[in-house]
Amino acid sequence: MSSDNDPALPDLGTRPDAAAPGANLLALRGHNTALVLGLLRAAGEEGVSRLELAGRTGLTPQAVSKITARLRADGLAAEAGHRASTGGKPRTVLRLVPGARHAVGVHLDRDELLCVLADLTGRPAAVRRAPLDFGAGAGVLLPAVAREVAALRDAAGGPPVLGAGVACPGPLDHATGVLRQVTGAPQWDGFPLRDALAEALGLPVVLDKDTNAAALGLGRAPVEAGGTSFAYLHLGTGLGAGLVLDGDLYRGPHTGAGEFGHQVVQLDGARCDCGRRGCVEALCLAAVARGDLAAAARVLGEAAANLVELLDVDRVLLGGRTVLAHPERFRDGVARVLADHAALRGRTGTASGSGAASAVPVALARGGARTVADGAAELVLAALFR
Amino acid sequence: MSSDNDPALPDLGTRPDAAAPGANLLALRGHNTALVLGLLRAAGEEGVSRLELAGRTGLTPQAVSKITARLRADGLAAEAGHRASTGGKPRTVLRLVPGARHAVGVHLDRDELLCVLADLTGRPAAVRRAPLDFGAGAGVLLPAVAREVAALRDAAGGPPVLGAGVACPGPLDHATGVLRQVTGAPQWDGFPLRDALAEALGLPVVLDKDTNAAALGLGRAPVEAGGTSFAYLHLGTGLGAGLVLDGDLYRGPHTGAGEFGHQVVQLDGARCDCGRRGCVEALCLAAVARGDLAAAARVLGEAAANLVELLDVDRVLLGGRTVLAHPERFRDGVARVLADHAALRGRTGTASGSGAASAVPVALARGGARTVADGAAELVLAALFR
DNA sequence: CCACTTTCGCAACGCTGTTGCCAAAGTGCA
DNA sequence: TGCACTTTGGCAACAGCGTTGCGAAAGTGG
Repeated sequence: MSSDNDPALPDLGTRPDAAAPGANLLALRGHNTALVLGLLRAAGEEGVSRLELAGRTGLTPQAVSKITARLRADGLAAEAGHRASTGGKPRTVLRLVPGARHAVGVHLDRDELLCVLADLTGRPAAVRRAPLDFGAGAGVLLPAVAREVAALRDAAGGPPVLGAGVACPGPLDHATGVLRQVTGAPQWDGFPLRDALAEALGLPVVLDKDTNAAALGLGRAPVEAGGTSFAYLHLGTGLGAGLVLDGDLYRGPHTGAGEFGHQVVQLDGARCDCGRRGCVEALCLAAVARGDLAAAARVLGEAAANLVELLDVDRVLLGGRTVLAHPERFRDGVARVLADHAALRGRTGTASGSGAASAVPVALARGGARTVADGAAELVLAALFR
Repeated sequence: MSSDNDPALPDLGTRPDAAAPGANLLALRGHNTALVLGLLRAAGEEGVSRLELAGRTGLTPQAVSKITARLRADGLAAEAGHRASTGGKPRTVLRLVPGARHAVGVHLDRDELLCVLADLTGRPAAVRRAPLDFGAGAGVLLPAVAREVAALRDAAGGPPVLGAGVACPGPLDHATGVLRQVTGAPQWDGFPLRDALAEALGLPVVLDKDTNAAALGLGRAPVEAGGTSFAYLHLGTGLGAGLVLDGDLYRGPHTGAGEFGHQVVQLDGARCDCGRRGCVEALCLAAVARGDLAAAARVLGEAAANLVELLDVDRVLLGGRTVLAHPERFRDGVARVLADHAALRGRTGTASGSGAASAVPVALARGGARTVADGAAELVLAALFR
């Protein structure tokens, strides 16, 4: 049984990484186990029966029985009652045991440190918030994070912690966990934050951009229907995007994807801090600064329409402090632009050929100010599920 | 041995599709076989040894021996000499047998039908070109394609044909193979072109947008380094893009990705045929029409810069008739804009931390007028490799 | 009470990649 | 020339994966 090794990490087998794309039997088992776990999570409180799992995975019922037996032995899944009979033996309902493991999510914002301890469903079991001067450097930041995370773990106790997901602004390299030239904080350039935090916390750490973490967290439960595509637009002191394409977070080769703020939408427009002219971020924030929310939302909407056209995403989610200050104004303003574009396009026709011209829906990201921290925990949890 | 069944299709096992993501042993074998085939193709004339294959896949040498033995039995691979010894028994070099199978690539352009018969490396073994009025409808098109493909197969004879990849303009649904409202040819709306062609040709058919096919063909041999991301920009009578992200063609949930022409880069700019204002396509083609190639290239470059920022692509490739009329002008003009943007960005720092500000390279798509047809064949071949 | 349906686990099985071992085919030094 | 050594790569046995065949358990319906 897999629990013989390390109780913290269910034995999911060696997952093939980019360097070794060959798949062996352990990778096979890991794939199917993660798949079943993902379906269990997607099922939520309701649960799923073994036969439903078999139907959705394409595996035989017997294979599902073996896999779920392992998961139950590891404490990750449990039986939870029965469905009504359909003429024979009633199906046994299986459910994820949310509290079987925990994951830490850390949101390093420019002026605040927000930490959550999430269960396997991503729901926070505990939250801590502390002021932080991100520009003060590693000497201040590392102990602060270690202190907060320790406090979280003390408070919640119990289940093993899988690791910590850390989300922070600015350019960085997800693969190596090294920061690049963060705007307004040059001393971080080249700092190996992931490894430093891993040592400080004594946990595996995954580092990513705040927008990516948020998008990953918002993209949970797309297991059905073969994955969806959406964009999360984050408007705070800057403007960025997180892209989930075909159900997977798209980071780009150098973790540079989602630099949405400096899309030029006004050739030869007003000069932006970045040196270019007519960037969305500059136009949008200028409109906000002069109190013209309608104009700000319209500019954001036009840029969002470009993104929707280019990437064929299914929906657009909005978040970030500036948006959260006037959530409905932004949502409705962006939605109007997208609706106008869809109308111009005429009957686009969805994949199933419904034929109706339907605009891409716009919604506010759930989680509010905690969107990024929740997503950071998901950086760790995502490795378990598929 | 797998050749017992159908000699045309090497038995690669059931590949898990979106509907049944569970993986069994056949899927495992298929994955590894395709992986090895992909490396063999990437190695080209030079070939690869079994141990090199083992190193790159992460499989054991013994597993590679078993896999390559199957491939040799199917005629897909062959031994081809030896490397110099490094102190022991010299390595045996394995090579793909390009002529073992063929694939048809069909490019349905608005006024022309271009068909290629490609070998396993994607090189065309035969080419046929015929005039075509795409607007004339299925009654004209289907027999024309059938005739050309039959002539191609007669001329080349020999190896089994895996299938036909078909690339055509305008919106369509790759998953179902149905056309949507093609601009200027309303009678095609809703026509199941894939299935109709499959029946007419007696071959499996894969249907996709011309830009997607081109991008897929241009993205061959990214097997090393875990896949790359690039964009193919096609400027003809319209403007479109094909996106290869993380080594895979990105189509979007409804095959709508890559609608690059109607990116708005000039808010409240000149009205475009699509109803919006300030679309790249309108601005760019207007500049071409008045003979101002510099302005056209600059507008295209600005839009390309937006795309590079948003998707972090590694390179940009240009193609299409309008570009091919003045290839260097466009290439250099677009490259200049990207270089300017990169310079403004300062030292972006590549993933390996070289620290130098390096612009994303711009190049002309190879293949010239045949780029799309070659890519169409790749729609079929891609299923064999990984 | 019995026939039937449906769920689900045990045991045997086929196939995968892996391991242990050995022959083949070179190099390099005495 | 001969011997020790290194490296390649196939054969055979093996562990572990999902699959198949079958039977027990647990319901429904007449």
